Amino acid sequence: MSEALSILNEQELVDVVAARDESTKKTQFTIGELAKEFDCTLRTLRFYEDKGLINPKRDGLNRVYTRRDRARLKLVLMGKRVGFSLSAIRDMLDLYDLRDGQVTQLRVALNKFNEQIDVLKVQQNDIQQAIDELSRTVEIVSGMLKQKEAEEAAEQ
Amino acid sequence: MSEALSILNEQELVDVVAARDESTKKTQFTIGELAKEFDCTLRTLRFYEDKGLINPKRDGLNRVYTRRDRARLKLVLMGKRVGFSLSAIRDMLDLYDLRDGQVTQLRVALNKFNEQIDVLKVQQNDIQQAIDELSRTVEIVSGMLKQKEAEEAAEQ
DNA sequence: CTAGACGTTTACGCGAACGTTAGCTAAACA
DNA sequence: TGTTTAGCTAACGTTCGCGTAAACGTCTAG
Repeated sequence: MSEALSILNEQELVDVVAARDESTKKTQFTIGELAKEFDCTLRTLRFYEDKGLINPKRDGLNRVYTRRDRARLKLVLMGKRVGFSLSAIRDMLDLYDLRDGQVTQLRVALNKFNEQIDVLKVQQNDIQQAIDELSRTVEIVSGMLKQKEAEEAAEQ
Repeated sequence: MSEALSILNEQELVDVVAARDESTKKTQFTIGELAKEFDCTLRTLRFYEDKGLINPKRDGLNRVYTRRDRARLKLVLMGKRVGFSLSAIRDMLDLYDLRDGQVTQLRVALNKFNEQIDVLKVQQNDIQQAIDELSRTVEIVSGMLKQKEAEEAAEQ
């Protein structure tokens, strides 16, 4: 019945953010490959694994990353760029893995995104106030400086 | 000779930023009074002392803060607001204490202020990019959501 | 045979800015 | 007499996102 639809439904959040990346046909990645591709260190990738953000399989001891791991990593990095903490990102990924109702997941994600936008706007405000306060101070100090320089010149 | 002038010169950076505060005629303050006035904890004031930002005298064991300490505290808090680290603030205060040529000090301070303004502007940019990226994602996810909701409605 | 590339684990360090007990005075009020 | 109130020192704990060894395994090229 809705088989075709459910296949279409397989467009997931990962694909959205990761922009359905077809830049490579590879299905397996080593830790070094991913580190190079996404410009992070091996330590970082291991750390993310330790924090439960990614779950590469093993070939013996060596980590083997699937396309899915790669997509998740992309999400993690995008999350970092927009100011989410790693634990917040993990929460979202975990939720995402529940796969109950996709719709619910999307709603939750949407809420978090909008909340984060608000957080960022508050930060922008704070920074703007800091800039304003600093600018005022610069004005005053500049004035003092000119006066002092004039005084010094007069003394000579 | 320039006695009168040097007295006028006693307008210091502390006074500039602290806006030559005459809100009280008191000359002595306890740690609790300052904590209440500036809305910080005792621990914070002791911590700042430990870091060399303030140097209250002692009456026995108890700390006694002068108007100068109070002004410095005000500088510290303003420095924090505008994004300076405590160590950067301490450097400026130390420099200020050197009292060699006031003019040099003012120039240095002015430079640091302007540099910090630049830093803040960069941060604003970063945040704006994060907001943009998030907003784009919100758009996409919203679209997905609408489509999914439509599909769900159609299945019923 | 050996050097180099690539990988592994365990685990301490850091930097910023305090929070948080814990245990002790000393004055002041009832 | 007891109990708030205000203060003290000393020192460990916290959060974040990794950096940085240390010490070791494994495979390939020359």
